[in-house]
Amino acid sequence: MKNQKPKNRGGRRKKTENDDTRQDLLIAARQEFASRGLEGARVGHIADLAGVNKQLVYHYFGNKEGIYTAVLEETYLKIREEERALDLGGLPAQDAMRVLIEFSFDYLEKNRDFVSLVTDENTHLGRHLDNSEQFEPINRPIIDMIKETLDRGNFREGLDPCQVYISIAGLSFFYFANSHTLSRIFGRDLLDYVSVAERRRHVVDFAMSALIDS
Amino acid sequence: MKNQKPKNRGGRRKKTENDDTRQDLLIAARQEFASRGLEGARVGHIADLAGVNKQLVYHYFGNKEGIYTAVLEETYLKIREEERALDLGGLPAQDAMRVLIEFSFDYLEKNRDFVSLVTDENTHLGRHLDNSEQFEPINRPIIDMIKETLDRGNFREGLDPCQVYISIAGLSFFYFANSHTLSRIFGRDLLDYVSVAERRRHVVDFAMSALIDS
Amino acid sequence: MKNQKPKNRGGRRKKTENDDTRQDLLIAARQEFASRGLEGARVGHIADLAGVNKQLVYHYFGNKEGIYTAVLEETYLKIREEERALDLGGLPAQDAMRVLIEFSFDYLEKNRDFVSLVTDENTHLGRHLDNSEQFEPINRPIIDMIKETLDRGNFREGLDPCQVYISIAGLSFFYFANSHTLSRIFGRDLLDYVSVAERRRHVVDFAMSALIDS
Amino acid sequence: MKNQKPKNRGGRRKKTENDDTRQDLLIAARQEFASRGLEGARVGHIADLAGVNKQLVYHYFGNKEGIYTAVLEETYLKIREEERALDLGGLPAQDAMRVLIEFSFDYLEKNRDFVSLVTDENTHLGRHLDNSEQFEPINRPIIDMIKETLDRGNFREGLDPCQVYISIAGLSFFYFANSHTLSRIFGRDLLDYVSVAERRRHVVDFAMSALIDS
DNA sequence: AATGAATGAGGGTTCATTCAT
DNA sequence: CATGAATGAACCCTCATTCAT
Repeated sequence: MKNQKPKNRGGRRKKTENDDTRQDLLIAARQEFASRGLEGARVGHIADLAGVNKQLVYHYFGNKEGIYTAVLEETYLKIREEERALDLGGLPAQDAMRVLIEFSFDYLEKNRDFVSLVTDENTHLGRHLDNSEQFEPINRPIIDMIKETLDRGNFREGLDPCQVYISIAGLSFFYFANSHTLSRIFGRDLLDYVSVAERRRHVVDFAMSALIDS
Repeated sequence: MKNQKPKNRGGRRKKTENDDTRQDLLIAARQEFASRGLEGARVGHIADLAGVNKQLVYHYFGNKEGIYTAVLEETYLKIREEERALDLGGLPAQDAMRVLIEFSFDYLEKNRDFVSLVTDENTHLGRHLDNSEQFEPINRPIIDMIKETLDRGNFREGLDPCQVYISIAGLSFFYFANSHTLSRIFGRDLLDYVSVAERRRHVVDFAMSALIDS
Repeated sequence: MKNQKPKNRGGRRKKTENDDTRQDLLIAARQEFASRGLEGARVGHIADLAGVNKQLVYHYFGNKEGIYTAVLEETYLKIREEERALDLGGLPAQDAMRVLIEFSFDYLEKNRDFVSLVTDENTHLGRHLDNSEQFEPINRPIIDMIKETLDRGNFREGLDPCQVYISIAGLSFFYFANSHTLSRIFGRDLLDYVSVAERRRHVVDFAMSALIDS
Repeated sequence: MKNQKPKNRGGRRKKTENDDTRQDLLIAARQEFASRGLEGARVGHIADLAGVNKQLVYHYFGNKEGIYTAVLEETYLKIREEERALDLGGLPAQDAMRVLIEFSFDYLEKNRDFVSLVTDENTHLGRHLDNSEQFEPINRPIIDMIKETLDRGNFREGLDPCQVYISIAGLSFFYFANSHTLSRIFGRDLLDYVSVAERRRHVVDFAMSALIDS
């Protein structure tokens, strides 16, 4: 039940041990918060998962909400980085749009944590993000990317980049976020390989059809 | 200290009084679970909100998960009823589709509780719905309605009714479920009157464009 | 370590059990707070001493400070009652004064708890008494008693009853409150029988000499 | 997050720097212990107040009780020094007595810390003083001073210097130690300028009247 | 001499739940 | 039907203290 594995994995230099511990906690916390939510999560579990003493959570993050917020910030940072790496500018507009839609789907599929964490934060009214200053600028690029792509391609008139962003995200996000109730409704597991592939195809077609001027 | 209003409103006959209490608890529970989630909700709060003794929750529903499940079932029952009342069969296919999309949006806007409860149940892996036998049949009609409408109208080829249902729902659901983080991303309140109206317009256009064969 | 004696001592009627528990907790709390102070005291100890479950402290008193305040109020109530029973009016003025001085000394000697509790509350800046409305009126009578006695007797000119009260109380209170450091200073135990008797004699003489007009 | 100012003020030689740190800790500790008591005090606060690392408390004083004891010893040392400087021998006996009484009052008024610390140590049964060998001799002189003064003046018969010491101290000490509860009893702030002056006058009169043979 | 990291013990409090009436 | 009392299990967090540089 208790943890305390002896630390100092891989014989790194001492100086890094601290960062290691912090990082380990962050990783463990993401997992715990993603699967249990803010109240469901247990500080003790996080420590156990990270293989360190429980009190280190308080040492490094102050309290439960502190580490929760840290996880959240890191989460958004990560997706932003990946989006930036997409380099849509180098593609024809419609291809770029398709890549973006596919990315939105694939990222969520591979990072279920992201879905859970964002969902949970919303049940808390975005309270923790509100306290994070670095948040807003993080998300600018993606909007700009959509806007540029829309501008230079043959898309339907009057499309608002923000709405487009929400729609693209929503088509995929909703599927993963609500996969359990949806699976119940349809009487089959929407997370199996075939279903996911099928959904991906539909999302791309659906969104592209909605966007492209015909 | 707590409240406990004396009940017995209007001197109804005994039998109804019980139902009243049960119903009051259910209403209180919906509110509590919707705003706090299963973990965050407090049995004591529910009783207080309903103006009755905490023990009655156990009397009527066995335990916390019991009343949670009851709220969930009731929730799906309610939306199903409203959907049935839509009578899409009497409308031209494309109009019917538009009405359905609008309904999906409007219902969620007016019933934020629904969004919260469904989201929360998904974070619990749909566990409580799994224990409810009456659930699956409840949701059949809506799929059938979509299928019929798609069949008799001039829509894009090869559209799967299930996927269409998910996409229509997702476009609206995601918006409301994630309004807080989205508001943060865009730096403005997505729940104000103007933003909601704007989103509604976009959703209808977006979905119709995606579905209609052109 | 744990407690849980089966309650229902002496086969009293059920209705009283509640008051019993509350009272038991209060008695236990007085002892614990008197010997350890507010922070030193342990809620668990109080429950153990009272032979009941720890959570009942929260049931009846809300939290640790709640039961602390309750103990304090009860403490002042008790000394006031005893003072009222003194009936100084029926004695010649100087006798009355002597009785009062003796009472001040004797009460503290027999109720060391009182000394400890009052001392502790002062280290907390009287914070808990401030939240108690019933406190001030409680203490009026004793001042009036002193004033009346001074007025009708042959005492020194210009004596302020408040100051006299403080002086009388201080001569005894300081002795008991600081008995440990004083014992160290004088190299002998000031709480043994002989020392206490000696102090009592001195206090009476000292105060009477200070008050009586000669 | 914490403070830790870099120390090394004015580039003093190493040896003194240490003493500085020790002294800073002692000052900080007096403040902390005086206002919060042994239990209430936090080792971390002391370090923060002193602007040094928490570990240094352990370095210099071993543990919390160690620094507590050190503060206590220093406290008694200080008052002894001031008392010695009084030079009562050079005054007529009654003047000397008056000066002593005034000093007792004034010292406590200016050194509330003293009152708090002594009070707190008494709630701990004088345990820490017991471990200090240098304590008893420290307090001899003051008793001798009283004895000499009583012997050579026209005071009441049979006065025990120890009792007189306690009474003089008590008249002032009780006032400051219990100022909060007393203020509540009388419904006014006993620590304001006027009240303190009034008390001082009363104490001197009261004690002198009690002591002088008439 | 001085520091940040790490630990173990435990404390107050909350809460779902059961008991007894 | 309805209630207040009582319980046990945890949980978050704090703190004195030690470790390892």
